[in-house]
Amino acid sequence: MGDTAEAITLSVVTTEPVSRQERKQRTRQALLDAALDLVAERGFSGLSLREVAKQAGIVPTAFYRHFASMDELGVALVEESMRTLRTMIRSARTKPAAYNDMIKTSVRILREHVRAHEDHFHFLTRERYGGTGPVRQAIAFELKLFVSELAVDLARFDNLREWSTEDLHLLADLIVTTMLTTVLELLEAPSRDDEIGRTAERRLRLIFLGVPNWRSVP
Amino acid sequence: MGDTAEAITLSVVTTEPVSRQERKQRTRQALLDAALDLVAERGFSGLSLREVAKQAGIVPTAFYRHFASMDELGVALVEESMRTLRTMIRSARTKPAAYNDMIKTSVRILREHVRAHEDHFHFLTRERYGGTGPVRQAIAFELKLFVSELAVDLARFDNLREWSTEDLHLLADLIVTTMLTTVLELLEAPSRDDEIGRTAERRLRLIFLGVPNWRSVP
DNA sequence: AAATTCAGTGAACGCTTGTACACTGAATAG
DNA sequence: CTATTCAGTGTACAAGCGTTCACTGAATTT
Repeated sequence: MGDTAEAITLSVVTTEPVSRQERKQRTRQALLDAALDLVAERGFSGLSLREVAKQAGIVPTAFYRHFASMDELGVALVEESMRTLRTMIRSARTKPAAYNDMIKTSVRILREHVRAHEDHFHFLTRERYGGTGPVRQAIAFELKLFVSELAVDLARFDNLREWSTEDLHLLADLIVTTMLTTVLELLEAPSRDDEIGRTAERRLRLIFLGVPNWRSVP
Repeated sequence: MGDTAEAITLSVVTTEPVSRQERKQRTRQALLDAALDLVAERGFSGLSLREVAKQAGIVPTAFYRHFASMDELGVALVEESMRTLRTMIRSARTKPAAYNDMIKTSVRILREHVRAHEDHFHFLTRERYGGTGPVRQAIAFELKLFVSELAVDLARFDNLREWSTEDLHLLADLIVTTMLTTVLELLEAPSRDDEIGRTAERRLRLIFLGVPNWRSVP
């Protein structure tokens, strides 16, 4: 297996007339998609400019019309993936959920979004620590922002109204870490979604059990 | 920078007479050390057999006298690193600590061991998700064992004496994940050990706060 | 003392890699 | 209608890769 389906990314040919910049952006997206495809099996650092170009259906040198280096493409991939993550959190935010039901709802939304965008989540969780240089930094940066956003969200809950920013951040961090662990489990076990989801609920439940008794100490 | 110090790993020359197998094992260790050195900056998958051999002070082809492939070396590296991790947990176990003081003690031990074996922890945390194939699987396997061991340890605590195996596993998993997150933070921030340590303590404290109220639900 | 083992050597191989360069030809601008 | 722009092409090159093979020479066995 390996050299059967190539350049499939662009092969959904649209015969309509398109402007030049539109076509360019389409190729750019093909490059991103190609990289996302390949990254799943071999890690971002283990993939070459040439094969990404080939998979996208262009010649290696044309790659440079879109990115100065693979690292630059990687950062673009981080941004794209983080957009997916934010979409998810927005989805969770708009659902008006009771306090206890909230955990169940959140985990369900997580499961749905992970399944709908496996490659994005795969990329993020895999390269979060494994990646090198710019990609890893970009993820760290974005994830830090993300935790801060979640902390603000948490502040709205009755039980947490009086918590300090620092404590909220701690809680948000713990939640995000737990969520990302769950994401990894979901991606690794193809079919045990239910069980993993229940474990995730229990983990979060344990964390939130401590909340009423929390007393911030210097 | 980069090509100044090469083959340093073997350069601590011991002029004593040594048996052949002893010398072989010494070279093997040089290969492991070399890989561990290089893996810090570029990730294991971005590491070539040739440069590892060069760093170890041998010719590329001699590599095969010790490992059949880089993957095999990687698995050996996992075993070596896990040995360090187990040493740490044994260290934590033998310290007879009060329930609340236990968190402080554990975090202190964690900090000490991480600093003393930065490269092992770096390797483990980085390749846990980022790695490819055999290395990642080996880490996953060993870490699963490790969690189970911790669960057994936890069972000895008064507050947890009546917990089911499943619940203990959940708690152990949460602790390990939190610990590994802390390890990553320690490795990334060169000098903020104290602050990171305190955050780690708070995280664990929040988790354990939930323990008394935990009620296992199907 | 002679024979054997085997960790380490060094040249050679066929490939893939990133990148430089001069190019083509359709979409755009004048 | 002509001139310009520029995404994508094709060739070329030096460097690095994993692996092969026949080899050396000191430690070990006989």
